[in-house]
Amino acid sequence: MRPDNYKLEKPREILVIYSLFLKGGSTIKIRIEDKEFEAPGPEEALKLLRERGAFALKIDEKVKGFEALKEISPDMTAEGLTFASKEGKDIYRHSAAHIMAHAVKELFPSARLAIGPAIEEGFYYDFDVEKPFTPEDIVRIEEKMKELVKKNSPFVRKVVSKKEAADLFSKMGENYKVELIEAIPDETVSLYEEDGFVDLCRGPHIPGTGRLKAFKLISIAGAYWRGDERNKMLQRIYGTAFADKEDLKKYLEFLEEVKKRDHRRLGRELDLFSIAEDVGPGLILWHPNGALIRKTIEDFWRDEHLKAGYKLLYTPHMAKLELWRKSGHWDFYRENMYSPMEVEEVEYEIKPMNCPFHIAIYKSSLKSYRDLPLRFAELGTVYRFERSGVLHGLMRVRGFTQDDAHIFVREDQIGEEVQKILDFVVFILSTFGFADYEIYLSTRPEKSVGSGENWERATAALKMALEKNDLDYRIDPGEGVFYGPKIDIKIKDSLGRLWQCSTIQVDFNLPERFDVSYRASDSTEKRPIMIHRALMGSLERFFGILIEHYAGAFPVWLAPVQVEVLSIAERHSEYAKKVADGLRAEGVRAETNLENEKIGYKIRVSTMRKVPYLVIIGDKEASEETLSVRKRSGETMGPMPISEFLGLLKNEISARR
RNA sequence: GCCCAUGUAGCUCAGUCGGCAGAGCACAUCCUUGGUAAGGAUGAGGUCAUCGGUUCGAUUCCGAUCAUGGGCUCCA
Repeated sequence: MRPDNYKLEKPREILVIYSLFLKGGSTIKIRIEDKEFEAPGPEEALKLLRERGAFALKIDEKVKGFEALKEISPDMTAEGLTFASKEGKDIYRHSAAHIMAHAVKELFPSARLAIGPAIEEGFYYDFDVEKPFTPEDIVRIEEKMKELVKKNSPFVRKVVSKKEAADLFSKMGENYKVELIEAIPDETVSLYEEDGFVDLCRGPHIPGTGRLKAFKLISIAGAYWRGDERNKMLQRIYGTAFADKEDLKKYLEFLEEVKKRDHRRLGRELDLFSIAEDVGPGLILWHPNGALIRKTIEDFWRDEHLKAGYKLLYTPHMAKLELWRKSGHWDFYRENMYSPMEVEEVEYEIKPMNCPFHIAIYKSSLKSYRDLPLRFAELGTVYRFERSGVLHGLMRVRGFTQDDAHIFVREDQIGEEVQKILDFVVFILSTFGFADYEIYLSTRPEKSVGSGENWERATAALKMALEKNDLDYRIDPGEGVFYGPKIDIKIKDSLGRLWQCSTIQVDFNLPERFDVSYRASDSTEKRPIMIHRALMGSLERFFGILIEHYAGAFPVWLAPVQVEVLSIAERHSEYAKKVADGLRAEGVRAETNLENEKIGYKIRVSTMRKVPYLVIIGDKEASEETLSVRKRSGETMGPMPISEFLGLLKNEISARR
């Protein structure tokens, strides 16, 4: 229990402290959101910081609270942190987490505190409580937080010895805090107190609780202490905080939009796919509409691969377990593989990867250096065991189709080949409207195979390829796969969310394990290097991303129904059918709705199915042999001859719009 | 796998403090032949996720199982 009487030393009048430390006459230089200011004294500096919405400082690349104003000497510039900066956001939200913890302690005195950091979109705090929180509790906690904010109590920092802190927290029964303190390498730790609530914290914090202008508690979830499933499950409350109510509102609207676009919901509404309990979790059933979109994507993918010099393959869904032993997957990957099955006393395994099959095809005949680079590509369906709790619609499944390719190259060809792949990736992804990328180059991890020299050369080749293609990238040190360095590409969808789909991996390992070789120009036998690469990653997942990216409104080239012909009355059925047949004969995916319903109703139904073009057929059109077009956006296009509409459609389809 | 929540018609959801189960949409039939986002009537549709327990009686209470959802890698 928290001792009620424990309080840190009360703040003396803040300004008095500052003026003690600042000699009269010197000015304080402050930068706030790229603007430079000079204040004649600390009072003015503080006033300026407040006015400009700053609530913390950055001095010498270190974030600090306002109390650090006293450390400033005239030759230094302090940066006033506002919500606009990443550091500012983190401080602000971290303070919100503390205020939440305070509220929880008030309402649930026996709750023990774990950690409460700021995260990308908000903050959370983990609590050890006897009973999990209910949604009603969350409302109460939020109300209590509002009270605490209203009090506007100052956050006061105090530095104490580890021992003192440990004693304090063990007296309070805060065993998690004691554990945290023990793990801190420094001699001293800092505590923050506001309105009688003390927490261990590196800080800094906003000056007072009143600075928290807009926040909302979002959800409750279980989370293991220190993220380790062997530890106790704690209760986590997620929340978010913004500089003002307007931004919070926008964020909550964004969450609504995300919900509206949820591919599981749209998948059902548009009849694209389903997951059936009696078939099995994580296994996708593609309905006709979804299958048609997939077919269109696959056709595009195959055509472009052939143009880019790839050879297409098909390989089986299972193979002898021995193959996976040889490839190393059985050793490295077993927990994600299904149990083997016995066939005529030989163990077989359903495939988690396509690579060994491609190697088998490579090895089916002798290869010359003239054959390289040899590009094998396959839409290969693989099965991987995913723990039940992590399955999620199309995004995380147990059976999926990789747009996989394995390219066998000579070492000196890596750079050029990777450049080509990068070009290809950008081409394919931009076709789906993904124009922004984040690219990561992952280098050698601790546990890895291959010589240091190989790694260096391959990493340098990847780097060179990125630079030659003029792509910005970041280095992810030590995040490569054990068998080679890789490039990962994340795409940004129409809501600005990042998804990793493409990956390009250099592999020194498999060619070695399978003794893959080619005959070099000097007639010696050499080992090629393999490049694994996927553009869309998993077709299932990519499809899920596309659904959310387009909000279900697929562009014409992908839309399962491109045109729906709607008749006004039954006497127009004949002509409507003729129009639809004519469009279909030209390869357009056209359907009719000749139902005995009013046109307004038919338009509504088709609009909700997100059909890109509606063709309206009535007396006028039937007599003049024309058609009226209504776009998905609601825009109408006056009567035009079929040929004109067809031309317009075909243009759009061939431009993949 | 773990924590919590949820599971009622094809979909979205109401409901029963334990006594034969409801709405809207979708579907079928009929009326209406209607010009740019919902015309009207009638009807069909459910082992209330599954299995077990308590009870005279369970969709409802209890337990287990399965599935779905939010999280479990953001480190004071």
